[in-house]
Amino acid sequence: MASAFAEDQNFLDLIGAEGLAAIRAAANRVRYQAGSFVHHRGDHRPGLSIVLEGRVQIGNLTEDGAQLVTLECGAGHTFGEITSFVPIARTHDVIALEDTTILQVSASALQRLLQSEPRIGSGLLQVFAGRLHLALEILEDFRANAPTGRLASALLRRTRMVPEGGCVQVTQSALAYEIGVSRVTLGKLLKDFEARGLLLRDYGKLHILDRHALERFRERTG
Amino acid sequence: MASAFAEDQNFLDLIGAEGLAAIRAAANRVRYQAGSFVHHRGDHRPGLSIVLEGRVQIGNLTEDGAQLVTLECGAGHTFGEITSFVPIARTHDVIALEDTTILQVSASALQRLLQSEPRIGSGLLQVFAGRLHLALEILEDFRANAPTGRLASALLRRTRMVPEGGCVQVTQSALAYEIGVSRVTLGKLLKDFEARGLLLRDYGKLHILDRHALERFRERTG
DNA sequence: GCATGAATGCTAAATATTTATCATTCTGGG
DNA sequence: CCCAGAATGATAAATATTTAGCATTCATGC
Repeated sequence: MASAFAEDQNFLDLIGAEGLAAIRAAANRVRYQAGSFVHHRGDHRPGLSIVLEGRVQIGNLTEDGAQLVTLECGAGHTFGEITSFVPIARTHDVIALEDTTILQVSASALQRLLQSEPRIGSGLLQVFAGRLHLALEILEDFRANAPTGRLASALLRRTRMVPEGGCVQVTQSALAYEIGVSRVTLGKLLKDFEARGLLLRDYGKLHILDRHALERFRERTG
Repeated sequence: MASAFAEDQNFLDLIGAEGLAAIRAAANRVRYQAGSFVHHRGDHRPGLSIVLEGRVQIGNLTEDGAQLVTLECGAGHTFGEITSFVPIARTHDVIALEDTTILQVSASALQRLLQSEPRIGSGLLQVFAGRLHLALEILEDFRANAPTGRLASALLRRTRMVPEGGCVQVTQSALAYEIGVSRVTLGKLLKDFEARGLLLRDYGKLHILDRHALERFRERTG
């Protein structure tokens, strides 16, 4: 359910029942078992995918086999939109994390849908706008902030998405990749944050204790 | 004219004469003198802006007065789209670099236009898709590449946009900010690239000599 | 309930990067 | 044509980060 794109609008909520009905009529409904590939990097079959049930992971493998996860998408969210509008191959592998049901809309079917059902274009514009805004925010972090500030930003983004009591589920390796540092550096930063009472380290997760203080670290690199 | 967004679709080309006519009818045409502000960071007047003539710079000032330019937009390009779809304040200052004419479309006017003239929504989707693709590509650079690789990427992006004979107009300060390193580090990287025959350093610009070799640096961090 | 792979915590040496300066070169405006 | 501001080239010292290990803890499947 957790999506790395915080202000990500939930596409299915945006288009309403009518929109969904129109899409169902034009899309293929496909089931994927946990662990199977939905897309492979380099594929040339443009189209929009919508998660109906389950969860997928969008990312790539390094040549030494490590997973670099860019994003996770849960029910109602979309992925692959970009390939429907820009002539490029798939840039990421997409893997089902659970048994997952997906609506696959080909680029050509999407073009027809955009004309017949205006809510779909409108919903996609909102999805794009939210994602672009988030991507630019993160880019700004990389350009202007030191690792400390980037970590604070990343933690705040993740707590924003998972409002439940400040527990962020993420491994240190994944978080290190997210902010562009090594695991060792991330470990030092987390230790320092813990010493300041901002969070508690735990196995496979972090307990955020003081969001307000994190905000301060984000602004001016600490 | 140079846009930091390479595969940026030119919005006016995408919507055609009819689309432009519809927008003109719903928009305010405003002239800005070179150096004047089109938007201020923090403004709350959502809307889409389209450059008809001239050029604007999108960026922010640091507290010590340095310009951090994120993007430049020339004729036919849009900016501020995001604020029309996500309820946020302006995140950047926008300054006219030359005498510039801009069509300002308020968020509400844009909503009406999207319903009456389908080409506009379609064009915006393409603009969003292109920008999101580019933003994600750059983000990937920051996460997975060392400064050397990021520099190669940035140079290739810039040569892609300005195909004229491999001369990239950019100051070292701006390029350093773009790839997230200090000017000193950028200087060292450029010196090294020059020693390898990839480029020539010049005042306010770089002459790219070997794009193919740059490609290799981009892939696996050199 | 145990074995095993995953995740974490830590360290030291090797690299890389930033900060702070300063001199020099270049360009455009007056 | 000259001057002032901008841009570049360079250096050393101070920091930060990565790489490469290794030991320990945790969680899950069998």
